[in-house]
Amino acid sequence: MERFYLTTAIDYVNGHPHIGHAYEKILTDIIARHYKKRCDDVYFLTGTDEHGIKIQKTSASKGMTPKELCDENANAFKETWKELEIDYNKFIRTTDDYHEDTVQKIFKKLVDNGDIYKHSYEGLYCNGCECFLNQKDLTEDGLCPNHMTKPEVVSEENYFFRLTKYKEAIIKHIKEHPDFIIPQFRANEVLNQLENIEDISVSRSINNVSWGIPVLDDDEQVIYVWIDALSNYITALGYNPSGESDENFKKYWPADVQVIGKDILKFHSIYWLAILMALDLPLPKHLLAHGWITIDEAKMSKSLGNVIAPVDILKHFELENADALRYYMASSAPCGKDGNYSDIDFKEQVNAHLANSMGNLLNRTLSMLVKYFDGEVKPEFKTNSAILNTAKNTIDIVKDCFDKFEVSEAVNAINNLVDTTNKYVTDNAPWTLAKEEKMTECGQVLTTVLDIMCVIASLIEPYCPNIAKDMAKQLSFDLNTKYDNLTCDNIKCGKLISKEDIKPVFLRVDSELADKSQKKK
RNA sequence: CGCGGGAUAGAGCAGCCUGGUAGCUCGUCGGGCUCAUAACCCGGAGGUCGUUGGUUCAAAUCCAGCUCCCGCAACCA
Repeated sequence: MERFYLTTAIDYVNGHPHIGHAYEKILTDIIARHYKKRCDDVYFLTGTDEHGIKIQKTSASKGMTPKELCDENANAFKETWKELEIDYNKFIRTTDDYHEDTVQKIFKKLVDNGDIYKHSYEGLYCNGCECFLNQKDLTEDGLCPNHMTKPEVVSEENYFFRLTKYKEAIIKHIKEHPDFIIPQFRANEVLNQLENIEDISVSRSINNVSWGIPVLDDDEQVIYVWIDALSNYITALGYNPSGESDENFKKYWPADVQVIGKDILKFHSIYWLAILMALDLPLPKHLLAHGWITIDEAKMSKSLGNVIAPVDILKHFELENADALRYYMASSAPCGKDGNYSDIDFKEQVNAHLANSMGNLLNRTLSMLVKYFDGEVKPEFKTNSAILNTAKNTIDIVKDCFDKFEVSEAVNAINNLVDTTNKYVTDNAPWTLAKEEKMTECGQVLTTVLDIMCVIASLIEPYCPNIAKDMAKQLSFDLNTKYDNLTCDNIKCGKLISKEDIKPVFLRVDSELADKSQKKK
């Protein structure tokens, strides 16, 4: 595997980032960090979607220009991703000049190819909503439910994209590539939706929507979201529809995986594929449709007032970094299913796994090494204990999970290794061996555990980069080791650590120790 | 009859495709250990697997009906 390109959906900047936005970025960042340990060249794209009537209206109501609102909110997204250590390569904004320019060219190319045509249609238009309404949206009396006014019959001319032309090709592609849509059960949903598709409107009258990319050679129309937003995945790489594309595009497209929410699967599996087919470009290898994060089992919504910003969770638990939140988000929902967030569950999960099991395992082992051997690993301590095979197998299991983008399933495999290793320590009781003066055996047990801890640090790194770094430091282990080169022979002989350098890598949330460490600051 | 997902111990989930005495994590209770971050290890309690019926020697698992939750369809990540 030479290169790996992955993208998130771009977020609509009508508001500030919340935990749902964060979930997708964390998931994608973990996949990116995992693959950085498997290939040399990973490119991770994220960004913001900034055009459209909602931005236009929101900014107007705040007395700002649309661009000012976009700048403010795009910044809020960027700052949150920084807090969460989302290590993207590029952040695209659909208001970026190069993007707008390329989108216009893409649109023109599709017009020239005959994939986009002009078509007028009649609809019920509500002046209050400033948009067309469907018959079934109306009240029994035929009024707009928001404004209680009668919508006018308005005839508008828009550009339409020939989606129906690609229907059969899309069906064929989905059926022939069962791992294209992940999780697989969603593929049926898409195949059903495909039955009823029609050509889609891809422009808006500039009288209704002014905040958008103008159609070239037509000052009456602006480009609507489909072509504007979806094409970010290729414009960011320097795709050029009418000439030579940039090196990045040639190198990275098609994407290995595009991570999206289940709500926009239809647009990516149908509209986006059709656009790519129309441009005669290769298709992404996988679409990963993740589920929602609910809050205390309820859907997050503004009306319920339960929208949580990721940064607030870090503040609430006085966490120094996002490791615990990243871990929790990534492990709480199985691949593609909905996950839930609750404060209590968060605390229990990270305490149990990151502090009690994993962190404490490293801590107890290093403490014994210092206590019994002054922190020195002697050559005769290195062995081929059977448990090392379990660790080696775990590396393969985790890789298999990531091949299927099963991010939470991979966590289970890592936790199993931690549990097995904790049990190994208890079963072999190095403290008893020390008392019986079986010092070589004692050192062998400890060294075996430390060798495994290096594997654990490496495997947990995509989820918890800071914890992994602290672990690696205390183990003198090189975290940049690629998974293909990762063995169970990691600890070097000689003095490994002194007592004062042993530090807990993750303190229990709400514990007395965590309180003390906070007060020190 | 619009489409799809789901209903399994206090919580979250796996198992269902390829029927064979119900499993994992967390919590809880009891015991052990003492190296460690009140941690770790062992054991227990707790489920008529949503409901009704069918197929079968045998159903959480296959089939049919029903109930309830959720999502999409309709600019909420």
